[in-house]
Amino acid sequence: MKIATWNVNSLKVRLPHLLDWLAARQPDVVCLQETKLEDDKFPRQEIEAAGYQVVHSGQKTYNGVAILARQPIEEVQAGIPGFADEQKRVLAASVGGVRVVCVYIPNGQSLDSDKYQYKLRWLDALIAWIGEERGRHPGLVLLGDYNIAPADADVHDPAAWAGNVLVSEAERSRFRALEALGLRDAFRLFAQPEKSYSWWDYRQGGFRRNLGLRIDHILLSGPLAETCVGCEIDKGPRKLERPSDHAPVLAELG
DNA sequence: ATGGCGCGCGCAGCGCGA
Repeated sequence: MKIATWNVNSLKVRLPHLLDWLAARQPDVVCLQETKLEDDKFPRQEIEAAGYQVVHSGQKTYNGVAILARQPIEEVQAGIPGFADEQKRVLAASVGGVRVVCVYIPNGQSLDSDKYQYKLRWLDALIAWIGEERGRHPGLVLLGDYNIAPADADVHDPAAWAGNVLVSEAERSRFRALEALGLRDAFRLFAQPEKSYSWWDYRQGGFRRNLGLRIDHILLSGPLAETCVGCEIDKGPRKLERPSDHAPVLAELG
């Protein structure tokens, strides 16, 4: 099973890129973030014509998550149970015996923002829920836009980013709390190129100069990590005209 | 020091992302 995550930054704009990418890479499961669409605006026909079933939890302008799969999508859950949240950031479903949890973790804006406190509360609720979900589903994958660079190796200029959101100790300790549940960062199961990132700012030629962050992740439960044979960031779509600022991340499970 | 790009909304220019 090939499973992927991609923050598309508006599915309306990025649909041609997505369809080309599905045809080229043939993933079995794809999690999308920032679709920025109401459910009734989701391009269901185009995705189904590409050979995928789809579930979506979206809203206008902001957020929005989707799961695409070539196999049946079952036991769909939107949002974190018991955590009231107007923002459409979570979608979970079972595909081929694997529990897939698609997340768009809040950005946080800045350390002194209310949005940062929301991000930390949100992460605490996610950690508690995944702790339970992992017990129910031995084969679990938690993937999406985490808006956390777990280590300085995931940051192009750690000194410049110090004191910023995405790299703060409070965020990183919560990432480690997810790992402490037994989840493994699929990308770090393998040797990787230096300076591997999944997001680059649109401004200042960020991609051309590789001024990026690795903030999109695929975390695998123990049994799935044991079957994982590869994980990569696909920079191809980031090179196209009008790209998303994020690149897709792919993991291959055996 | 600030904003620099791209998106949605909506028709000007602002809020937001990371």
